[in-house]
Amino acid sequence: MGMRYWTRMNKAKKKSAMPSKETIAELLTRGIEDVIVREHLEHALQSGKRLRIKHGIDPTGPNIHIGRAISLWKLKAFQDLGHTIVLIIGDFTAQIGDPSDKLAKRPFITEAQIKKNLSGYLAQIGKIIDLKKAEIAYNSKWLAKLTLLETAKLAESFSVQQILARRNFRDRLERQEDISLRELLYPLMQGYDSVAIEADVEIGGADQLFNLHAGRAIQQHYGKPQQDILTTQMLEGLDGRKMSTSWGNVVNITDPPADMYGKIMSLHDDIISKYYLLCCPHLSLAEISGLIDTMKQGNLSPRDAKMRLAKEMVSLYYGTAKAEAAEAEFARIFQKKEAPSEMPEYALPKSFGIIDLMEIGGFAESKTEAKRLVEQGAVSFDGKEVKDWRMTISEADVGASAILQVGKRRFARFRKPA
RNA sequence: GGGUGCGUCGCAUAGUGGCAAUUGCUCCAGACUGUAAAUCUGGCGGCCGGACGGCCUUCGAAGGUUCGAGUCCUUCCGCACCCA
Repeated sequence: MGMRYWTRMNKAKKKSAMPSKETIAELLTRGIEDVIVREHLEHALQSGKRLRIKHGIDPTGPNIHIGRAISLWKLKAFQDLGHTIVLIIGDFTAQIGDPSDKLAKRPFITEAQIKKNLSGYLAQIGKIIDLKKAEIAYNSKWLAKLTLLETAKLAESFSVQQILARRNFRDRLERQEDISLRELLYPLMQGYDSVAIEADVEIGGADQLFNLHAGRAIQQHYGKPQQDILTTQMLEGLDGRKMSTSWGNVVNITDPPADMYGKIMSLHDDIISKYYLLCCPHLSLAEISGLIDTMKQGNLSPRDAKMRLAKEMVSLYYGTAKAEAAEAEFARIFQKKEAPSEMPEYALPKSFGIIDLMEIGGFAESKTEAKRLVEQGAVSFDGKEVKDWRMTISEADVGASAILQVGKRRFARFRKPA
């Protein structure tokens, strides 16, 4: 059976550091939605026992965004206290598809797709968690081996009523939408992971509550001690709506510094404090509440609060130097409206139309679109606005190089061949 | 297996036999500003290198009826719901 893979090597006698009451309090409240069972977990933390903290990640997309990072930072906090992080890479469950965040049925993801997503995953997670100290497990290791009989035994842990009590299943039922059996099995599989790795605690997003509960139920079903559950608060996207790739309001932790900085600057004012709390684990609560108070009193403008936030977040993932560079670049382009320091470069043709340049620079997908942009006054070349898209220019008209700008933020430099 | 309904430009929607085709969101641009926010305005199939305009390609696929078809008919594919 799958559990055998998890020897107790790491479950040694080593004790974790004895945390203060304040540390525990912050651990269990900051960015946290729910703690189950609170007293049990508090006890465990105070006992000095080294806990096995489970966290599952399904590689359903190529990137980890700052919403998912909240759980990772929480794991890091546990890791810093000496507990063992057990990361479960859901290469198996990803194929089944977590129905948690979906209102509609979820399609199968192919193995190839998962492999592709997986390739950069650990590197991303490693930005937050010390992977050398963590256990990493792929749940196909035990889930792929379950026979139909074993699966049936596993399924015995839940009644149909219990599974269907879940909110999004019930909603879909009421709307007479399709729910496949496979989707109902998902929580069981994820729960079985907890049995396989003998989790003491599981951390996940608030949307995972049902799945995490399933872990408890299934551990009990298999006669194991039940894990405690910690759910982290959900983070809204930049525009205040649910964070979703298709809305384009997501900040990925792999976004280049300048992008990350800029995206955060577009954050809605009313969720600034939430972002500080959830995305800046390195700032103390006192510091954050100080900042927010100052802002509320009108002594710190929301823009400046965001600039600080953006800088903090970029330096969290890329270091201070990169963060400062991103800030300088942002000020340069958007506040001083200058050209960025770096931009793609192309060779300048001998004689050309402005439309041609836009095509070379990839600023328009068709000539019609390029013309449209010119007509809208979005294009400037060599510092001058282009008024007529028929404009042609020859080499002699420009110096060594000239900058083509389209819109506020797209630039390219055209350089004469030497 | 029987029945009903549906497939429209990223997503979601409208569509009477005469439309490059409605509206919302996303998106792009402009103005404004404290930002790439909010708000307002404009745009959002392609080609003809101005404009008026012309031409081409689109409404699941293939045929057909018609001067003309997203709109009618046939077949096929896909999806959903109901009954079994």
